[in-house]
Amino acid sequence: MESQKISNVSVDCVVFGYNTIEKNLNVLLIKRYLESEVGSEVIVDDYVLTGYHVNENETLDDTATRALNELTGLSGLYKKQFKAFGNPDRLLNKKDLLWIKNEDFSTRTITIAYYFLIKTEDVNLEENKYQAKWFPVNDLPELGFDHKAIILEAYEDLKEKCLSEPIIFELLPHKFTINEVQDLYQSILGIEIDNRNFRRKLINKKYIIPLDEKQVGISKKPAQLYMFSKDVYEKMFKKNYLISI
Amino acid sequence: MESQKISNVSVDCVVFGYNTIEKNLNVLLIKRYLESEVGSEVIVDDYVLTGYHVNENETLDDTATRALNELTGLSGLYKKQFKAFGNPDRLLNKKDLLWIKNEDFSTRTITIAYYFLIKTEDVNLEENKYQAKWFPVNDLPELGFDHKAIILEAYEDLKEKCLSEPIIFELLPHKFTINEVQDLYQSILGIEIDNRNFRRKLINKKYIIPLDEKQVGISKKPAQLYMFSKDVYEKMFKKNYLISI
DNA sequence: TTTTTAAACGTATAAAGTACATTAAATAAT
DNA sequence: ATTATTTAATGTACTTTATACGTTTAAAAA
Repeated sequence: MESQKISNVSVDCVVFGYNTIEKNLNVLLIKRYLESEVGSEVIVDDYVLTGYHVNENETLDDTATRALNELTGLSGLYKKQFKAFGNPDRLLNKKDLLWIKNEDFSTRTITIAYYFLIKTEDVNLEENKYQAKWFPVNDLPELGFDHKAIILEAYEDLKEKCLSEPIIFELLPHKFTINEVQDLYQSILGIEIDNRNFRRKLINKKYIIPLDEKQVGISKKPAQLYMFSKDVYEKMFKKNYLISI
Repeated sequence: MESQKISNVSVDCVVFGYNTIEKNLNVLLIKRYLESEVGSEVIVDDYVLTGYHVNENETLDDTATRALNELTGLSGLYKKQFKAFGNPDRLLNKKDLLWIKNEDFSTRTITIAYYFLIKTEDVNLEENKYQAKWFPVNDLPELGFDHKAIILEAYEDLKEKCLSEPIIFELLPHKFTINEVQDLYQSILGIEIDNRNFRRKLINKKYIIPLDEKQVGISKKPAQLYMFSKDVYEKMFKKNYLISI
């Protein structure tokens, strides 16, 4: 049983992926390509976020989960609904109008935007049917619709969020080194952090658990591996009401 | 020229109002009342948030602004879009279905929720055409649709937000005392704050400006009045990247 | 002038943040 | 086997911010 889609409400997904090797934060985008029927002129050649129109019988969260699963095959990932975009002109660029002609949805579509956090190594893009590709968040390609603005707002929200909640670990492998966490914070926030202070701060957290393991296959001094215990984190979590204005 | 409304996308507004006299945080709600045509049985008798369906040519922000202006006559207030609600069953309670029968909008409406911050003293509710009324956020009446959940999420967001941004002053008169600010924080957060520490903290902020004025018409020692300078605040604002996980 | 009420204030201690340079451990190269 | 290279790991002094806590002061009312 195929569910009817709501033609003017969609969900768009900003998929953030961190590459531990290259130490950079990326966004997963899909290819948009269109040639004119005569003359084979290239009309549209850019990238967009993945997204779907919401089905009649579906929650917004479900639509987001479905979109991500279609794109990556993954599920159970961290996701956050961060903003709705609904300007009347958000799909009215010339290029977008040409693109939409081939699709069946309203030019007055309101989209609910989510972001997801994953490790680039967890998704296999070979033979991806959408020609999905990772792009560094600080070096995005040409984007369709208002998707550039959506990505930038997602990124701002992520920067905020990672300062107050331990979502950073969603972007790292299960076992990580302290320096990897530091590199990740530095990538996301675009700042330099003092290693000694950062290290001490992290190691003192009870939910950062040292393992009986070190890095392997590394040609320098291998670093100690740690894991994040969500369990411990949640047990010891106490809301603090520190006013910092 | 009347603009066409989008029948399945609305904006709902959680209007927070602080009453400096009673020292409590309130939500502005409008009356919903319906009798059966025969027998005059009361079918619906509760409260809901104010909201409108989005017009074809209108941004979401504009819809919110319009809704608030219709309700209170005010404009230029602090507002924040905080979440979209779109569960398929969000308008399907028995009562709500009866209500909707009289209106022309879809039972599968996605709503973009905003909250506003105002001072209760700034809005005159006498002869309000929607029979709008203030209710303490901790003592809400029976609510229609999913509006209880919307209010609670707005409140959570407000609690967060007031810890990191100086939005608290949107809820206070232009001239205020330090104790009024403290009372407001205590109301919103539901905590007790040490007056001496709080006072020192606030007075040391450059953007909390002491006036050459004291309270008048008070039968006890009148307190020093202060104002908040958004200008100074923004000039001295420097993002801090303190990681508190 | 005394009483009542709320405003205003200061100090000592603890916790957290910041700045900064050297040693230790591992592999690779000779 | 020794040395060189590279990255991981560590400690201390100082500054800033948070926390705990009781008394004095100013004004109007009685």
